Amino acid sequence: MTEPPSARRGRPRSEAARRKVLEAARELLAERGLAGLTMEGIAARARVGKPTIYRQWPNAQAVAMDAFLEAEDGAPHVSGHAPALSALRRQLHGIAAVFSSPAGRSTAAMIAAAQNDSELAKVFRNRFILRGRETGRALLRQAMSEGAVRPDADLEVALDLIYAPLFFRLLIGHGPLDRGFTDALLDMALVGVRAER
Amino acid sequence: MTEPPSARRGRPRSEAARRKVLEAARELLAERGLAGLTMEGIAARARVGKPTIYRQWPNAQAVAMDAFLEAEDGAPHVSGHAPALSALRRQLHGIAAVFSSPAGRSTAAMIAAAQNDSELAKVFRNRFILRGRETGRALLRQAMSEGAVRPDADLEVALDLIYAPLFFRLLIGHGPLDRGFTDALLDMALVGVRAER
Amino acid sequence: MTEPPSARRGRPRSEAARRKVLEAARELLAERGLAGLTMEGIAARARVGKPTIYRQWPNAQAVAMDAFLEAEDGAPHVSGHAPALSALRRQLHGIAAVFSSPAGRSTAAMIAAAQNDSELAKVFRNRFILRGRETGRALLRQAMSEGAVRPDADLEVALDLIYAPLFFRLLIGHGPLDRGFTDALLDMALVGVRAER
Amino acid sequence: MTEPPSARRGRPRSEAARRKVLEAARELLAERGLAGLTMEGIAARARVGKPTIYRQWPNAQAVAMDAFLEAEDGAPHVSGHAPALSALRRQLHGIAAVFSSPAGRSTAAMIAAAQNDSELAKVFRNRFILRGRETGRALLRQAMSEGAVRPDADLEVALDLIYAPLFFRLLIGHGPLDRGFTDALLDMALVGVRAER
DNA sequence: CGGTAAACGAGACGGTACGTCGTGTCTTTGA
DNA sequence: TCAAAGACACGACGTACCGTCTCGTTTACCG
Repeated sequence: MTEPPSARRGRPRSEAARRKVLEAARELLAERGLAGLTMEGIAARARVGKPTIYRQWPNAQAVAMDAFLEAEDGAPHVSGHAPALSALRRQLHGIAAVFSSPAGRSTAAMIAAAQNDSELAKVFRNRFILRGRETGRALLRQAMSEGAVRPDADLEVALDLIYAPLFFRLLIGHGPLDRGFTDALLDMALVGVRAER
Repeated sequence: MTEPPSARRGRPRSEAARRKVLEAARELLAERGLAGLTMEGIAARARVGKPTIYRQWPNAQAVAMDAFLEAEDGAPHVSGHAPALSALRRQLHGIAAVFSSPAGRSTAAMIAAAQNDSELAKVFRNRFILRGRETGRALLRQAMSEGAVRPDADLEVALDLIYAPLFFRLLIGHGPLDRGFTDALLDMALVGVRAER
Repeated sequence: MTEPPSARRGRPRSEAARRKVLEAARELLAERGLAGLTMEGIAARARVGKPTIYRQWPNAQAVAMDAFLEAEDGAPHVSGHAPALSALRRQLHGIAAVFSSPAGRSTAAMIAAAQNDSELAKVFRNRFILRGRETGRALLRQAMSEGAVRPDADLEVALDLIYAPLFFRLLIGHGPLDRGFTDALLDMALVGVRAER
Repeated sequence: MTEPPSARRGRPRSEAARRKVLEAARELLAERGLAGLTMEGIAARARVGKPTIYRQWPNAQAVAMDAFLEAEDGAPHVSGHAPALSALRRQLHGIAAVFSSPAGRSTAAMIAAAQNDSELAKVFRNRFILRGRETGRALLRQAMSEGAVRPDADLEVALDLIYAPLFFRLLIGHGPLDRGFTDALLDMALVGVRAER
């Protein structure tokens, strides 16, 4: 049983409050960025007391992370019955598009936030990165069974090879994050850099 | 002439103060991390007035960036007359080693700091990332002329393919950053993921 | 009604904090004088946050004024059933004694502070000067009814004639502020400077 | 001998700088009051280096005092061959007029400044108060010889009786400082408060 | 008349205090 | 009995001045 023995007494926690907080956090993140996000600001915007927020999140970045992940969960995921490599390419195009949009800044901000807080890092890794890698891993495995990927390839390394450059350009901003780059990246990951023998 | 005609007037800035500030920043960064780095802390540790710091840097993260880059400039660089691919492998091993050490946390912290400050991002990109890429680009070019790399390879994409996964693992921490990974990564980047025809 | 319908919400202001602040201010005033009184010093001594002080007072001099006035309110006041002129003389002796003691420096400091801040000036005038004048005015009125003071005398002018020289000597320090001066002053105020006809 | 044997060597102090500083101080005093007067502000306004000011004055209030006294010395003094009491009355009218003008605020500010600095107090007393009292004392002495003032009157007390109320009203602001008050004050000081026998 | 010592302007220095903001905790009233 | 409001102790922020210290540049005197 998860129910407390005496039912729960007093005023129950407001689900509405949780929603208001996350909504306010999303707005403030969009308006002022992660650095401009404060507990006071969230409380004021959400018309909620600060202790109500502290009861559920330890700090403003944790609220931001929740808001980010909740928005992310609602995003559409690739699926279908196309050849795996086509699906993979489409997925990469999607990621590049998101990373080039304002949402990309949020992703970068979350990665940045995770550098100072191991708990946040764990949550971000599990609910954002690993979830995405699972999709990618499934696609690669399917491509392998279709004979399009070498059967001895180490998928974990392959996943880094394919996805990391997108994150790298997002975070460093040293080059474009467009279709051209994405295609060139995938092609090169497939055939390798080495000269033909 | 863009030179001011009468040179600069007034008491010149103290090089000693600059050194004390950066030294203090380095110590505090090592002790407490970027989040625990404050202008007041730096000033107190360096025995320097706060305005002296603000005269040269706009905020604590900018001090940290300067301290980081100055330390980085002193680091040894790869060189030698070995075959280019061997040199590249050695360089990647070195990067992986640094990223696995406490210095790696600093690098991650700088990338995080750059996400909130475009000026910082520019400095970091130019003085850290691009400098490293230049080395890598030279190696790849040499490998190309040695016939070890396909002559039509897009070096910019190849650089991302090879370096990005190291940064990705540093920032996300989803897998090891050891010799095994580095070797597997370079090998896969060279031969590609695609199944043999 | 100008009353808010739901009284005031939130945590009420702490009376303990107010007391601690005024007590600390009094100590620091005694130790270092008005010029050495700072908001930071008060906050540290009172173990109170600076915003707690700023919530109630706009600056250190306002705190000092409150501390001064609160101490003053506790001081004994002249009273009794003696002839009014005797009571007046006793009151003047008391003032001269206070002005010659360290408390006199505080009074002078408050007058000085009031010169730069009209709000402070108003409070000081109403709660210190006018209160004292009321006592004096009552005494003079009583003396008038006793036939000891001319019935057509302008009491406001008479009050200045009698009290101002004490303040003047306090502030300028050009002469003693003792019983001899006080008596001579009152006598001369009573009989006037003019030669007999 | 305390005199240096070879007179003073090097570049002599600039009289122009002294004038510029005092002029700037006067302007800033008029614009922003004593509280808003800073060494930096004076230096900037006078186009003079800060050390040039510190070489001649210990702090901003000392500059202000010098500026005030220098302006005061230039003011016209009462004189003439009228009956002493008429001259005295005219002098009091003049003081009341000055005290009611912006220049009065400066006088009040100087008295305030003198409360925190005994050196300043001494200078102000000697060069402003005592000088004025000398004039008053001379007038009273003359009135005495004319038979208009009692020959046994203590002039020091009489001076306080007559002048102090003007300063008092200047500093406290509890009543008007006009001709009416001045006349009533002098009349009452002459005939006294006491009822006729 | 050429050195030289001191004052000059400018402005950076190590500091202190300012007044504000945000933190995370607490204590009220109101629902 | 929990939520909102908001005060609390704390501490960092970035700024303004303080009074002192170099700088390179005049400027008058003295040898």
